[in-house]
Amino acid sequence: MERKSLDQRAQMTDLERLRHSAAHVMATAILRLWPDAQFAAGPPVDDGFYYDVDLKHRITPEDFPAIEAEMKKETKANNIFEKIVVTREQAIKDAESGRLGGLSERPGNPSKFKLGNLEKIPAGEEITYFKNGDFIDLCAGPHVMRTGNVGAFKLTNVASAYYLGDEKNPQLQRIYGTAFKNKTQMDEYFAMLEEAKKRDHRKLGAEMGLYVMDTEYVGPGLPLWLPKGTVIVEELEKLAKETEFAAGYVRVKTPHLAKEKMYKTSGHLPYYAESMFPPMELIEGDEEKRQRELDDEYARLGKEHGEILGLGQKERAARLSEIADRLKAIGEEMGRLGERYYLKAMNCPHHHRIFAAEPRSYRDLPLRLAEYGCCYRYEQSGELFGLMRVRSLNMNDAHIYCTPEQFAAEFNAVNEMYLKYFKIFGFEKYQMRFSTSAPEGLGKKYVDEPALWKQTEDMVRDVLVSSGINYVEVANEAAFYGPKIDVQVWSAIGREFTIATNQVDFAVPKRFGLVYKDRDNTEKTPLCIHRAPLGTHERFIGFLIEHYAGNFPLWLAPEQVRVLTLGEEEPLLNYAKDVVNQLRAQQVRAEGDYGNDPIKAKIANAEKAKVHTMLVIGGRDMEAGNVSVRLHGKGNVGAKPKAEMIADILAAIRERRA
RNA sequence: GCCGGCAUAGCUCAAUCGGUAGAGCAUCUGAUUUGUAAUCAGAAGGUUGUCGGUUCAAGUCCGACUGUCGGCUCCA
Repeated sequence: MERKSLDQRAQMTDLERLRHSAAHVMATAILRLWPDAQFAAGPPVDDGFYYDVDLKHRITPEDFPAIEAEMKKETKANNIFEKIVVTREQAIKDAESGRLGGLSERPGNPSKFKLGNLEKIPAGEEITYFKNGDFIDLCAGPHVMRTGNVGAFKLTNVASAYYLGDEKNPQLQRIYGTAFKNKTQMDEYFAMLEEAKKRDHRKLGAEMGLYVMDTEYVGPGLPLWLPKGTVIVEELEKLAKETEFAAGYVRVKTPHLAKEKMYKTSGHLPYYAESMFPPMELIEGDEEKRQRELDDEYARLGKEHGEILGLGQKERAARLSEIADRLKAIGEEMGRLGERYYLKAMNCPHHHRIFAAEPRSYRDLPLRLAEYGCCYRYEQSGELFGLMRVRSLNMNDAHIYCTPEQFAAEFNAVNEMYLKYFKIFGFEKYQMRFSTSAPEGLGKKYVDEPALWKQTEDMVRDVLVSSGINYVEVANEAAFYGPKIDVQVWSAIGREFTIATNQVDFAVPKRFGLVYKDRDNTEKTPLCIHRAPLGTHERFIGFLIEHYAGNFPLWLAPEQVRVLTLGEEEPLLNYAKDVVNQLRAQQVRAEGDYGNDPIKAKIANAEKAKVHTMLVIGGRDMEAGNVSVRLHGKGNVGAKPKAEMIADILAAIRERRA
């Protein structure tokens, strides 16, 4: 984790100070129970705080009451958070004696993480301790005045975390808690959390019968869309197809797999092989062994090639062409041995090949190829998360090939498409994040094209500024092939996700040798915009479930209308069935509940299923040519002539009313 | 992938110290004929995630695996 700057610290809110102080109080408590505990970092986070601790005893939630009791003693004591300025020499001495992050000196148990933290404090910056009671911690603050200011707290969770967030470092125990000024606020927070849990798409998705994960027969992270979920999938596709058609896109369809050569050309192999499903091999016997040898050599040379390019070593150009020749020869030999097919992890290479399928003129650009393409990514098992992070994903994908002159207008049009969608769905809490490169990453993390980076980043920034979109700029987060804009949203339980993305690519079309013939009769490489405003069905619908808490607007609702009858007389049933048939004839998803349950039970069932519109039909409705309308969550809204109600429903669906 | 928790009927959950696996909802059958959130009765539903171990005896204790949950790492 990055160290907070002094500026950032000065800007900490009162609640953050309080929670940071709560972390010190917790450390104090843990030390009273386990004096040899070593602490690393203990910052405030969005909904509380944590402290990373290295301790032989494995802390479990069963230990929480004891820790909380000690914390209570510390807040009752109402000790002052005393700031102490020390010299670096003194701090190192105290860390070595085990005094830092301790209640006393601990011979033979130096404050190893605090020593590490000390090293990260730049020379010249003031080194400070904060002391409450016997507990002294290396800390830049700020804190509340006294431990008693931490009015209400609760430990919530224990997890593990790598020291400094690096996989290679030892794992520490991360104890999470939350703290508030008083108990009332804390109670409100936990009540809100309970509400949020009810919105969790995994819970609602199962209850509403939208999707299942058949981990036994299909596999983890491979959702099966049930009929009701498929309705939402198809409504979203309809929206995308209409919107994209109007915006001048053309649709394509591509297979779910491709030969190895595709991903060697795109640059995804061998470097990203581990996030792809292993290949299907159409190779036999001895040839397989030879294939492995060639693989190894290919990987080795590929790496060397990348290094030479990255370092910009012009003097090694001869070696480069040697490598290129050898790579070509390997490719040819592999072709003779047999083939390997990979499931696609992205659609761009297939689209690039469609671009390459015909000679292109500047007159053909911009060419906007759209596809709801199904991709497969072998996400790490620990990363799978309901619909939000899966291994098979249907992307609202499109690639726009354009000239540099066309770029600004195209990029802007894509952004406007985002905003149009977000308005339809009523998204309010989202963040547009503009990710740029960093000079030190050129040739390593990013393709080594400083001029193109500057050019495209300026173009994107200009579009953002001139269109007045609210965004934040993050350096050193770009894709390896160009700058991008991600749209971040937060799930019901507060996890952050990229819901949509808009990326510039000035590198991969070149690798595929894509060109168009320009006005001046020269061949030029097009710019490519990758965009997915509706992200993937999986993540987008996962998010929509939580956004609407399962109460979808009429146009998206899996079951739009349910007709509930009062009584079983033949004429009444005919009248009710006629309403359902008229609606279905107009493509409205209407069902009938003609059974003999009491109306209260039928209503309870329909409400529980979150049916958008319920039409109650009894004898008096039939006689008047009416239907009695009840809206999910809103209750009875009264009787209406049948024809009028049907017209209303059709209009609301057509307009995709919220 | 790493650390830890969890896994009982379709769902939500019980089952005392290791001693014959139960309930509500949903499902099915029958009765009930109803005006805005649940009519009554009966039936059916299980190799307690899988495999192995300890024991006279395992849902319960131990181990491995799989899945899942919470984090970490990762996310072109």
